[in-house]
Amino acid sequence: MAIGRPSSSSSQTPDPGAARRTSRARGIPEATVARLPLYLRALTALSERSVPTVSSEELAAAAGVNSAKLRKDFSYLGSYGTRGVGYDVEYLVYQISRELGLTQDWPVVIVGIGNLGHALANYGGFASRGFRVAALLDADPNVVGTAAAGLPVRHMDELEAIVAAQHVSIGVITTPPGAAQQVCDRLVEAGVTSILNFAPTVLTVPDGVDVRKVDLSIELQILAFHEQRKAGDEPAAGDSVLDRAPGPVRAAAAKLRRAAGGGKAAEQAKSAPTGKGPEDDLSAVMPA
Amino acid sequence: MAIGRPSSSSSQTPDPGAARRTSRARGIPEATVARLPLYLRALTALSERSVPTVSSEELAAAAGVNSAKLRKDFSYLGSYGTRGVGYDVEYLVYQISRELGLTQDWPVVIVGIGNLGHALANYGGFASRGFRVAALLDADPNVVGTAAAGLPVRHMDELEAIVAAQHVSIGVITTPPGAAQQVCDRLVEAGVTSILNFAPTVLTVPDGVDVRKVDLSIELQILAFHEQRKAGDEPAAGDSVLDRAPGPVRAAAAKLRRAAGGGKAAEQAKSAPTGKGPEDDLSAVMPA
DNA sequence: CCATCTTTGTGCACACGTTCACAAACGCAT
DNA sequence: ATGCGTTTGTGAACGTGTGCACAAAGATGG
Repeated sequence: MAIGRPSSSSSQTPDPGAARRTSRARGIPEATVARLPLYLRALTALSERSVPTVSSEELAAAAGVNSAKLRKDFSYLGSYGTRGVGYDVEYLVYQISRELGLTQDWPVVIVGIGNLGHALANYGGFASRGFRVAALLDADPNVVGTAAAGLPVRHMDELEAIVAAQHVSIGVITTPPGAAQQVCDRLVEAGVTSILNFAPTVLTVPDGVDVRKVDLSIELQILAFHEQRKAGDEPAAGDSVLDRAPGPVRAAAAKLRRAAGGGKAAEQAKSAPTGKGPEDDLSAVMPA
Repeated sequence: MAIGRPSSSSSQTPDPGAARRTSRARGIPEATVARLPLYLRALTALSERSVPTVSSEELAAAAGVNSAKLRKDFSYLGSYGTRGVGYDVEYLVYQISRELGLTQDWPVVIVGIGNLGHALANYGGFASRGFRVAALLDADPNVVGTAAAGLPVRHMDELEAIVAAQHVSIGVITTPPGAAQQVCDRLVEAGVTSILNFAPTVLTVPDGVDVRKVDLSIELQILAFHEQRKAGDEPAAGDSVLDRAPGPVRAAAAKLRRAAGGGKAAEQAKSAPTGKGPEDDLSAVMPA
């Protein structure tokens, strides 16, 4: 089985209109942009094995997509294939890299050096694609001064200077959720215009700033949903015949629920997981 | 500015048909499922502040979506609101939790205890939503026996026994990409039917197994794309007037490229990033 | 009981994304 | 040159997702 939508955990502000205006300016659909990195990865693997050309069918298989989709995606970039032959691997690697902006150097700051920050600092995938960790930052004095991935952790107060000096335009937030918005504001103020947010919080940013979100727990919840379906479970026994009934019956039920302060169903929900506050999600991970 | 599609980094097999068959079985669109965790997070926050009811407008703002979309999403679950009033927070928390399958306990194994594995093991967001780390596993003898997040790291060989004993149906892969498929096969063999993959690899799984993918570097690449656009850069100078030209001109250009083994463009691409192999992405992160 | 105000639930139109299917383009052998 | 097999590039059909805008439903006050 394969779960649906090729997409799901990122881009916190779902405004396709805005996206369209931005990226379709020269015509590349957002969905295509999201797949380009996949193709690029598959292509680089082929390139290392010195494969000279590849057909849309083969490449699609390697990238885990359908070949028609791949061809259409490439058609937005231009006509880079040769009919009867396929695509020149090296050439395509270059074209996609260029389109994604990976032929230039992108300095990146990572804010919040807990376990996740560490993992990202060490993440080879960054360095190998034009991204360079300009600095690791944290607010916790106990963390500042330690080293991660060969780089010293510096104090948040240096942020503005670092961003200015190295022309950093991309920031990664791996702080606890409570600190995220504050850090975000400061990044934006300092001049960062693209933010990758790992904290489970909705960030508010001014126009002109892009935010993408990666939420570790959302993915797991989506899996749980499908897993539940597989088990054949109707979502649960529940008290819910009323809920699907139309008309006055439902109204009465709603009234009852409110009167009872949520009813027994709600209490059941409250006691179900650990009693811990769910918005503290990352606090265990990030010291600062 | 807000980047488009609310979605983008997960679900490695983009087969909406299959997804539809699975989740629309009782009518909930995949896009809606992906947003339910967002609503749930916002609602739990309200619940902690003891807010009794919330309007679609308020909740939508808190979750970072449009209110019409939110109402439509909820309408797939049933009619849980009260006109003129809004939604009962506690009741909605329960309904969404139930729909997502979070009212039951989901034991999870994490395979590959490097930095990322550590981060996930410590991730409060798991435990607080019905997920329980059943075991941490690694193949590296140096890692086995150490502790992470209060749990001992056990050897891969115990996998089958653990999965069977604790009825684990969800596995998380945080190994280097080279080991991912092998680990995946073993998880599936042991009985795991949902996999969350952090390794930058396309996993092949039999029917009936769900895979979702979280790719840290893809998100960054998408940001770079938009950042490049903001800079007003046409993707690069390039050699590319030919590429958009139709007809025989293009054909000739393609021929030339192939003859030259990729041409100067390709070499430029090859030397652009660090010379490191891109599929080793996670090797620095994960010891095993 | 009626009038008024608020907010939900949803029909509808449109935009976006995916897939099919096929003609045009190319390499290659004869 | 010509014909054959292969593979691209894309027009068109379809399905999904989004957002508007409004009627229906309930709350509230007189």
